[in-house]
Amino acid sequence: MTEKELNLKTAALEKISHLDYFNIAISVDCVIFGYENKELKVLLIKSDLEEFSGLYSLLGDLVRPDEDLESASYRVLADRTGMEDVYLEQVHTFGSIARHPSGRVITTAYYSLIDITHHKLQLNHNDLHWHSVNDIKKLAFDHKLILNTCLKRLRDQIMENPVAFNLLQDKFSLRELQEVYEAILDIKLDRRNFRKKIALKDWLQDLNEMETNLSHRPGKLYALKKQYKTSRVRSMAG
Amino acid sequence: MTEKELNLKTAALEKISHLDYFNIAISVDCVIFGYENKELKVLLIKSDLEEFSGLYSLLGDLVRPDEDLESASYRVLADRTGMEDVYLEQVHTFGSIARHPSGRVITTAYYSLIDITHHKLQLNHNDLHWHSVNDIKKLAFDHKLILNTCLKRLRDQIMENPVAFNLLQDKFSLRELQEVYEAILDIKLDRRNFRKKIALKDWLQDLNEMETNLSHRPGKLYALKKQYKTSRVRSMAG
DNA sequence: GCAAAAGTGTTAATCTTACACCCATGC
DNA sequence: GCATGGGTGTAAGATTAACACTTTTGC
Repeated sequence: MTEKELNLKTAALEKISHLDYFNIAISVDCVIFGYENKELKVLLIKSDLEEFSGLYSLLGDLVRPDEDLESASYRVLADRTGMEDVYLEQVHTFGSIARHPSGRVITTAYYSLIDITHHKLQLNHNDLHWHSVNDIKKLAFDHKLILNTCLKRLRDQIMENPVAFNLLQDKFSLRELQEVYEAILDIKLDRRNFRKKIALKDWLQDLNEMETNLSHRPGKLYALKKQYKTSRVRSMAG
Repeated sequence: MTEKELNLKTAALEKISHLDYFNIAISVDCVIFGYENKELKVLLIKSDLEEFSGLYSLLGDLVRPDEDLESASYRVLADRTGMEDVYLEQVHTFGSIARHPSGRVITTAYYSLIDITHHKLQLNHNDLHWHSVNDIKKLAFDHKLILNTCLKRLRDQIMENPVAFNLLQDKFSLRELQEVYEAILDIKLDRRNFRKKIALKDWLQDLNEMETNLSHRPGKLYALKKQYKTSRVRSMAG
């Protein structure tokens, strides 16, 4: 932009000078994490592009002109999982020129945590599947980079903010919670230290209920305190 | 996107179905921090839109179809400050529908730290000025929100990563460094504890030089170790 | 000698880590 | 009674926070 172009002008006039630039599309890509069999999973779909035939990709879609970024992400999530009230957080925007073979598409990555037992997704159709994060070698586009970036963010978050709970059902034992943390961080944790740390955070409500149907001593059940439950209205304007 | 649209198709075909969506523009906005007179400053320009007449805004520009997001940010920085090798980090992307009066513009915010004494910007022209961060009440667009978001990120970063040094000249005393930290965090720090903490990080090189031209006892001068100096090649593919 | 900031160490409090035993349940 | 995990405390080490005196320089 030259100095000349910086002079005062109306929004309408500016719009005209912008027209050249309206040939970049923007998408959102959602790294949807789930948890099952003591493993952190991510929801992937077979790429629908010939260029990436055989590869999986994250769930994403172009942002519509009349929706903001978060709405687009929630839409992708709702379309794919049938879930509405989910944890969603923006992580990073990826804008390399050649990242999409169809043209210039800049994508904003979000990560989401859902209770894998609650969604109503039609996994059998449309090649939608849960994949163990640790087993993922290659993805379409730059989606492996996006996944790694989101995984790092998730790991950075879980000790500070009560977000990992979104991967579990409403009622859970401390063992189950610890196993979620271990799956996310991909390390073993000390049971006593873990329980102390969680107790200090004061995130949990003791339900005065016990696990059932176990072949060992049942543990107490807890729930995340109401004030920490994810609600769809989140921090920053998109 | 319906299920039908999810069938395998070539990139070329997909491009056609995308055309509807190429009416969103993307911009970058740079929160350029500087430091002077023990205050954290940010570089602002008088808004060139009638809608925001009298208000200041961040420095930004639309992203060109042939440049990635980081290149666009570096371009904005170079155009405005004449500086090339600066610290720049992506923070967040803001995509509310009505955030820009000229149309749908999604913006990715970067923050940058520069040595205010080194840039060669023509402050007198084009209403470009340094403003004390603490004095900023209202900005054009959603730029106050963007500024706050970047300031928070900066505050979260400085104890973990050697970035605050970018605000200072190459040689500095520990007092100057502490004053930078105090300006960023907007709190007073304990001198002994601050020096201990910085010493532990092992970021600094003792230059065996002293301050000069002071009306009190001069302090030793230090420089950031070479391996921590900002180079333009940065982490993630933008 | 006075003003201004440099330089420096100890103690208490907090947090983190490592580690082991008895208990309740299902089989 | 045995296998499995539940539940719990303590001690050592590391980190953080609070705090004061002597030294060097310019004037």
